[in-house]
Amino acid sequence: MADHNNRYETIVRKLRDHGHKLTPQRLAIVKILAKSEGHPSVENIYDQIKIDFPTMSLATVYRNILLIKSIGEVLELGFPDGSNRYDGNRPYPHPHVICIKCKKIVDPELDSLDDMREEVAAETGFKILNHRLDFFGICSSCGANKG
Amino acid sequence: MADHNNRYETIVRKLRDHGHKLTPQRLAIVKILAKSEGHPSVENIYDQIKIDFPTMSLATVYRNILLIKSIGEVLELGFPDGSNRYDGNRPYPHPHVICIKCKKIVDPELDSLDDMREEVAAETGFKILNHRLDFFGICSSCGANKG
DNA sequence: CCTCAAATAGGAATCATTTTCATTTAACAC
DNA sequence: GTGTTAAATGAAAATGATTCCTATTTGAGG
Repeated sequence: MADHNNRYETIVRKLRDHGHKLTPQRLAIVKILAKSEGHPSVENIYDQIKIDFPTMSLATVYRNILLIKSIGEVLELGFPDGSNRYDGNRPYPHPHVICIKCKKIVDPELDSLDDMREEVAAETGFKILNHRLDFFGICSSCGANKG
Repeated sequence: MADHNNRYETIVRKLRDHGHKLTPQRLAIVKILAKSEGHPSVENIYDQIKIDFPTMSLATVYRNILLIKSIGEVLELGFPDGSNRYDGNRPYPHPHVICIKCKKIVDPELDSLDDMREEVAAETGFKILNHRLDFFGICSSCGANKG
């Protein structure tokens, strides 16, 4: 997708504008976040970068993700079991569909959420700032290979 | 609410039916889960029970919550930051509204989720088994006392 | 090329949760 | 009531993802 180059440039520009150095390790992380179709985990990112930077530290991956989160350019999908997945293409809240077998994460198209947000705000008196919607299930390929 | 006694009885019966012992510590945990209006954390539960059982171990709280989860009688709301909250009154998936200041958790009334579930299933080919919907914001009392 | 604040690597620290294991106890039979 | 036994408990150690620490390295501007 051509959008991925745009995402890469957008994130790099924003990092520069905020006065952050563009280290090779940092750019490699941005590249993975921007280009990945899937929703990589920290370990995924770490393993991919280790190919080119064998001395890369896990701490560097964590620090950079934190930084990129702080400038609003990556969406963190943290799960209670400790697994974290990242979306550098759509860094704003949106629904996800997660296969509990193969851990694949898909972005469905849904737009009725905005109405729901207003409904909730009106009913509870909260000022809603954010949300998170995940559906869990079995994807079609995992459903096909049942034992 | 009268429902709380029913919840307590339901959970205790289910524990017995599954062949689990009814220890005083276990029953105390069930009572808190069944009676709490809020959504207590493990620490909340631990602190409450310590009043009556000073030797109570945190591990026992964790073990029993795990057990009660396994028989489907408590809903665990785990958060990526490691905080966990429990709902023993409605142990099935339902939306939550969470105040990011005081950490209060409220159950809004929403019913358009079922449609969404079917829409997602049709679009992605997933067999949807479960979901999680959280809205994050500022509750009315926290919004009123702003600095 | 110099300078220096920022970034990195690697290992130690953290902290919620789980596991281990010796001791206690609920449940059941008699 | 007493005995038996598997399950449950308490306390401490283990776990594991993430963060912190510190000495060393490096990007970027002059």
